[in-house]
Amino acid sequence: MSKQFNKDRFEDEYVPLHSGKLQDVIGDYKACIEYLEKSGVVVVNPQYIVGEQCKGYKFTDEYQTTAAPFINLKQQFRNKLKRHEIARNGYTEHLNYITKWLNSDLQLNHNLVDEWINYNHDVKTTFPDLRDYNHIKQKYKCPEEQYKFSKLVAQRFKNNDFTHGQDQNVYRLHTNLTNMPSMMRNALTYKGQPLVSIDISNSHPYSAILLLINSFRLKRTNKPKTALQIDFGKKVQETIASFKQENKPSTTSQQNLLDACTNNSFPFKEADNSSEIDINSINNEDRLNIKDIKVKDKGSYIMLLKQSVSPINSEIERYIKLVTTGKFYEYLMQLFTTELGEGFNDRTTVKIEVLKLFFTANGFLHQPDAAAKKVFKKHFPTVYKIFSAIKKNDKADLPKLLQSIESYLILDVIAKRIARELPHAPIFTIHDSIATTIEYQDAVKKIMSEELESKIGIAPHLKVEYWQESNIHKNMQDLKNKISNAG
DNA sequence: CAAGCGACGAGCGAAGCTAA
DNA sequence: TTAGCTTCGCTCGTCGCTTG
Repeated sequence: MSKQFNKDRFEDEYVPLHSGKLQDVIGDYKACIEYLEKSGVVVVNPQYIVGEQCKGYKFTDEYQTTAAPFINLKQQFRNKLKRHEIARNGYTEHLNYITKWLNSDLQLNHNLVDEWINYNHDVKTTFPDLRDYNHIKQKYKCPEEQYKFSKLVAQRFKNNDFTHGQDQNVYRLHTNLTNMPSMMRNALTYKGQPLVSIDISNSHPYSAILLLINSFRLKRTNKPKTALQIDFGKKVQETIASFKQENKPSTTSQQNLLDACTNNSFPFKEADNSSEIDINSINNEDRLNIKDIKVKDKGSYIMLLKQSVSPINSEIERYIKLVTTGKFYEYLMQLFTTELGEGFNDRTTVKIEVLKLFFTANGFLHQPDAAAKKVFKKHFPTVYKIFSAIKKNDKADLPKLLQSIESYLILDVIAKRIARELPHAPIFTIHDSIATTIEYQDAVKKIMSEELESKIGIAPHLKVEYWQESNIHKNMQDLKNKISNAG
């Protein structure tokens, strides 16, 4: 039964269709299926298990041909299909300059992808030790499920079934590319051209720089013409307000709050290595104002930190340097290894620890699992203090803030400028990265670097990744080597 | 006037996956 | 840890209709 999706049987396999979903689209679907079956168009596999498996369908040999488009649809049915499409795609009209590139020119090498999917499935079912691991659930991933998921993603490309929606919480744009297994992206081409993606190295720690120097520089400039209400500035303000209220619970009017938010930034208080930094320091009047930072001058940023406040800034300066040179993980790996031992001498472990650092509640600090977080706190006390202040009321505030910043910069600032200046450059955003064709690689990279420097204050480290089929072959070869090594 | 029924949509929880 | 996505099976309430 685990071989339900075995590749040998795939050719003549029944396609499972959930009756409830069919019913959503066609009311009396049962009559339709019966008709199709009687006319010899489809064959139904009537076997289904309540609560587990739905009925399967396939075309008869005679009708197993290429699809022809429908033309004579009733208007009502057409409207209904349209409603379904809108429900799937959400409000993305205002992001048309990105979503328009999701079209039939974006092609997937299906032969190669199928080979990769099948090979992975076979290897990982035969050799359980080679399965992928889910660190959060602390268990191995199920090859059967991964197979199904990958097949689905590929099938949607085959059908040119492109969907896109912007989530209303952190404003990320979800497309066929964002939830595609990253290895499969190597088989993508646009009009036959290979693609290249430009990623912001450690993007969460990078966008957090904004919070370390000033939370309020970002403002939405485009008017909310569409039904989508994006108020990025408000998001930031609400979060800041949530921990400001503690100090001034009495009469903080909305306007005062707004003024405070637009004028103030986080303070740089002198670090006290023995005691906690007081939460009141957030409201310290002696603070650095973003207006004082001359972002035009590339060299001035670090300088300014040194000038304006005390030795403590060396800590924030160190953080910023590490993040913007792409050395953050390497540094932490070394730090954790020195303080905690060899268990942290591994990049993925460090990555997970960084995720914990950013996203866990403040209470998560004294148990053994939080050892690395504690080390970070010791070496970056001010950075830690600011993060924990934001997480004080709700630990989700920091990730929300950072992801909102990310989305805003990528979608509204960078992609928009690319669309304006390079109207023929195909672009595909994947949360913290932008993919384009080789032709536009340098120009896109330049725009990303410039815009990020202008908005955050310092340019990030940008990582260039070529999507090429050889990566998939290499991945399969690596698996082969692992098998032969294991014996 | 209720009761019943099919259609249908919303919403839930569970599983899987992705990104960070 | 966070934020999403899909799929499936399920419950529940509403609507419009028919039936008793």
